[in-house]
Amino acid sequence: MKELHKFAESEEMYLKTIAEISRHGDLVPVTNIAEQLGISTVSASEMVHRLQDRGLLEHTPYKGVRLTAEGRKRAEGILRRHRLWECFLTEHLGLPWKQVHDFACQLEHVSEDALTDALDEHLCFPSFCPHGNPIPPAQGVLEVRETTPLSDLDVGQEGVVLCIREENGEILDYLDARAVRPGSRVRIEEIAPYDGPRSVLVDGEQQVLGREVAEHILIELVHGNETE
Amino acid sequence: MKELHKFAESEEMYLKTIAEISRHGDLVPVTNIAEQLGISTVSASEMVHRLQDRGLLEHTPYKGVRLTAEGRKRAEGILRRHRLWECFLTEHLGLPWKQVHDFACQLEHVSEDALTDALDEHLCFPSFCPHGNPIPPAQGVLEVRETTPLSDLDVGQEGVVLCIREENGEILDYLDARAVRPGSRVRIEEIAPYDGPRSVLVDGEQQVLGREVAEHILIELVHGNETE
DNA sequence: AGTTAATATAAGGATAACCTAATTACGAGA
DNA sequence: TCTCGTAATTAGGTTATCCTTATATTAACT
Repeated sequence: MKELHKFAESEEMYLKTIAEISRHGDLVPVTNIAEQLGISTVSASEMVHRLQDRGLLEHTPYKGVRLTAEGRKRAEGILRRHRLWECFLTEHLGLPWKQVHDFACQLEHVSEDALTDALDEHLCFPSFCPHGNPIPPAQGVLEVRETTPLSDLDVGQEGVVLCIREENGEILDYLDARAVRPGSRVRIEEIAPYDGPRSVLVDGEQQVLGREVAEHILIELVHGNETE
Repeated sequence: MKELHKFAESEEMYLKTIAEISRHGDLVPVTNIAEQLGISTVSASEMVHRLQDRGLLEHTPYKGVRLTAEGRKRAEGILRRHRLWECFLTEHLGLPWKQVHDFACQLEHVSEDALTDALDEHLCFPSFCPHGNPIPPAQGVLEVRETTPLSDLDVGQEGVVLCIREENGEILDYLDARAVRPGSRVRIEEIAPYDGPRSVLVDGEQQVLGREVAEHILIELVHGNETE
């Protein structure tokens, strides 16, 4: 009822987007940000300047953007809220994955600390969201995990699904229906010619996954047997 | 991640505010809306025109504003979301009343139907929010209850608390600490001179409540015994 | 009927985010 | 070294929502 104004929801979107693109702290081209947010590069550039003025990121012209410590902290706060809501929406409300992401995208902007922390407790302090992404802690730094896209594996290699890149939405229910979720054991059985669809053993069940889909499945390699 | 734009959060605030002020479908002066939202009457007036153009309300100059059927439907949708979230925040997250309202104020704008309905189910379809306000049904009309402010009762009269007007926030924890909540049985024992503090029997316990506070407690009269 | 207080409108601005089109700066490879 | 595509910036607009400061209405009360 109180404040009618928006703080900086779009500001949050920028920070979150940058954090998501630069998985390992590398420079993020402004173009990518614009693309990801679906806005013009001019607008993105404008906002990048504003964020730089506020000390949330550093822009190296013609190179890209990097979050400052402060910016990263803010971004992780948003990711934390997003992923906690995702847990809630899946586990407690039983909503389908596809919707969960979109709803969480909105909820992430309206959760103050007290609410977020209460939610965290209510969920028994989960470490990962339903897609397998780690949930940043209330304070402290987010651990970075080494991941490999399933599409990079060769025949015979195997691993455990760590997370699903969530950009799409459609893909989540698709994969869920094929038992591909965080924790699933996968093993490449065959790769069709021209880098085509993979035959994959998912927790013992045979599945076929296209290359594009496989790119969105991030796994942790487990004692690969390259000679198969 | 998708839409960076705001739909019409402020539009929703107007509709909700109007619905809350006009408890019984009477005309709401534009001044009151502006006051409640903390904006100038000019701005409120502008927006009233816009909402009228969209068929959400009707404005009778120098009299006030009344929601159309469509407008009321929209407003009740917002109230529904708000109050469902309040239930969740109190019952499941255990947050104090004071915070609950403010958080719900933000959450109410980001709950699409699928989310709201899932939440409703998760809460086992509650009929009232923690403050005692009725939760509008997914479709259909909100029942209107006849209420009397506790401040209007005379010595000897008694009733049951239906709801607490929630404008303030501070007041909620104050009253909760004195066992004044929806469902409590109250009976006026004494009214100090100059329309002063009331001595009230609340579920058998003696409490003293100032007149201003008593105005915020809405009750349903029960076989009043006017002769004490 | 006439004054006054409340209400409405008009005029002119501010701000945050977006846009397109045109121009300028850079840097990597022929 | 020069050229050319990518990146950045400049200039000029749009929209939604708010503002203040007038000025014009109207309702309501003496």
